[in-house]
Amino acid sequence: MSLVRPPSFRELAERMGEAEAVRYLLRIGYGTMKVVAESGLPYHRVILYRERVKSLKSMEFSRLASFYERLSGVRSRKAKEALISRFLSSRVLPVDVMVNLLTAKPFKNLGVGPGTIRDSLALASRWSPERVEALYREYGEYGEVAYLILRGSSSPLTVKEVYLSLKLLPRLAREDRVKVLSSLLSTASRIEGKYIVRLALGDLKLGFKENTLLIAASKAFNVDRQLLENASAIKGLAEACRLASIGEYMLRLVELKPGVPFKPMLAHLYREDKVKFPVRVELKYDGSRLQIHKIGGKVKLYTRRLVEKSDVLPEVVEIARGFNADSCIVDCEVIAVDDKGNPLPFQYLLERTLPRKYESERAEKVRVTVKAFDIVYHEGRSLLSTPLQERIPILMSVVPKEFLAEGETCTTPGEVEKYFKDAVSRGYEGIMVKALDSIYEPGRRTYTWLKLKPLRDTIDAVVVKAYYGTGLRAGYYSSLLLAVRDPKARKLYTIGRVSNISEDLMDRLKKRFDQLIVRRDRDGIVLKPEVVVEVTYMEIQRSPEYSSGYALRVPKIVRVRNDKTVGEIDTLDKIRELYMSQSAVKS
DNA sequence: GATGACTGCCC
DNA sequence: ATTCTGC
DNA sequence: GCAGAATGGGCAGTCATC
Repeated sequence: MSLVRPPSFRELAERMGEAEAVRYLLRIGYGTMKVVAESGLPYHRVILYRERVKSLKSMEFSRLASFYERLSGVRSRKAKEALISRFLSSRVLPVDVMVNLLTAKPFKNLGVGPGTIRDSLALASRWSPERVEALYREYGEYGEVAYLILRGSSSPLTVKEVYLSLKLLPRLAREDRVKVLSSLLSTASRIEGKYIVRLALGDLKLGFKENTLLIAASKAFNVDRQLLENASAIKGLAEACRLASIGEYMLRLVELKPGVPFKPMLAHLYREDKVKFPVRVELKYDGSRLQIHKIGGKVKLYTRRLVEKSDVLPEVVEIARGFNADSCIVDCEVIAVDDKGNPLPFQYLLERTLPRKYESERAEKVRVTVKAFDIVYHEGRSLLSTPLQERIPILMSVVPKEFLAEGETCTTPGEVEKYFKDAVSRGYEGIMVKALDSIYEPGRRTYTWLKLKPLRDTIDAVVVKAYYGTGLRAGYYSSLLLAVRDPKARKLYTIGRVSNISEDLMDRLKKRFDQLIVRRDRDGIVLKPEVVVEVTYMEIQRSPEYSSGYALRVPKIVRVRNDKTVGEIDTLDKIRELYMSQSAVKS
């Protein structure tokens, strides 16, 4: 046996290429970290090679990053459209990849959030996580933080390298996610780092979203916008754009098909001047949107965000099996009910619709049923362009009555008003008002569907804390913690936070807050309880999060009560009463 | 084994 | 989910 | 009026840590 100096990584890489050299070392028993040390390659690249990625050659990531910079630099949407359109026409990358790189959509479920980014930036910059987080609070956005604290390297990253590294993250343990991200960030220039962070968080902050991209693509490929929009709702934007780049005829071939989820149509808030009679009015149920697809004996269920729920809601699958059609797509609301079939509060429903797997115990505790209100596909035929008045009879012939949303036709404002009052008095969330001649437009929010909700009671509460905002509102207050009083205990109890406060109002409030600061902590200022606001809400929920034991669902400020003092705000007892009166109506 | 941070997804 | 804001 | 940005409550599930 002779002692031979083992070949260096350089020698190996020259002989068999970087990827093979890495895999060779792994094969002969080197650990990942040892390969990193031996090869001098960044961690993420070793991981990619380990995962059998052959080549990382593609466009330089720095070019993409400067394109992002140009996009975020121009203000007007028209200008953004033009830039995007030119980018798409250039075909420097496959069209669907370009679209994905502009929406960041494929990077939305990486298991990466602010916490992971904070730790990755800390590791890459050798700052402490606390200091990184402090910068985040100051600047409001982690992309900017990356730009500030990364030292910047000039070793060339490719688009493919970044893309694949990010897509790899969900399969790694959290610790390794941080290592891969930090490796990318250490290899990147500061500008690149900014966009790697934003891609990983699934939000590029370029000042445009899917709709602008869609318009740009329709120009770039010279296709009809409606056609592209339709195809996008069914196939997703990236695929629709790829088809558009082949030719408009490809878009015409895209049709609704049971088993393939599409983005549901949405409603605007009710506005009197938007009502076009005759209308169909329906009860609005407080549940979750659910799309039921039936293809022979097979049933598929999808949520509003197209998450498949077929395995989690077997009762609904059973209900769909009973539909009087071989193939259909039915749009409905899934709601939680007690054992007598009476609606339960929304909170209970979450225990059934959020889990990813079925558990019979939960199913027994919270039962569900559906209320169907539309049908968009029936026995091999798409009903998208069939008017609502013709869809309703088909729906009624397919779905048994107990699973149909209650509704009727109205021809005058008076009838709508009456229907609404009745629905509210029966404890429903409100009503839907839909133009009878409206077609079903997937993925769009249109004024042909309107939702009308009652004004709820209001509560006078006191502001006990103001929280710092993020993004554009970094360094300013953005939401307020509210409390009610208990006269017996002479104490205040928190009931939730409100946001959506206009700059104007916040400016005025800030002047008063500045006089009332008790102390500052990391996420805001604690206040002497003096400022009284009147808030409304959609519902009062039980909550372990707030000291009152209750929380407001969808709270909003009605007005500031300068005429009231803390001693005059509403009491915990009143909250309890309001809560009880809600549940009484429901059961 | 309990607890808490973090993420994703319902509204 | 809602609300505010710039275009 | 549209599109975008920023914000609310709450539950499940995963993973790290105590």
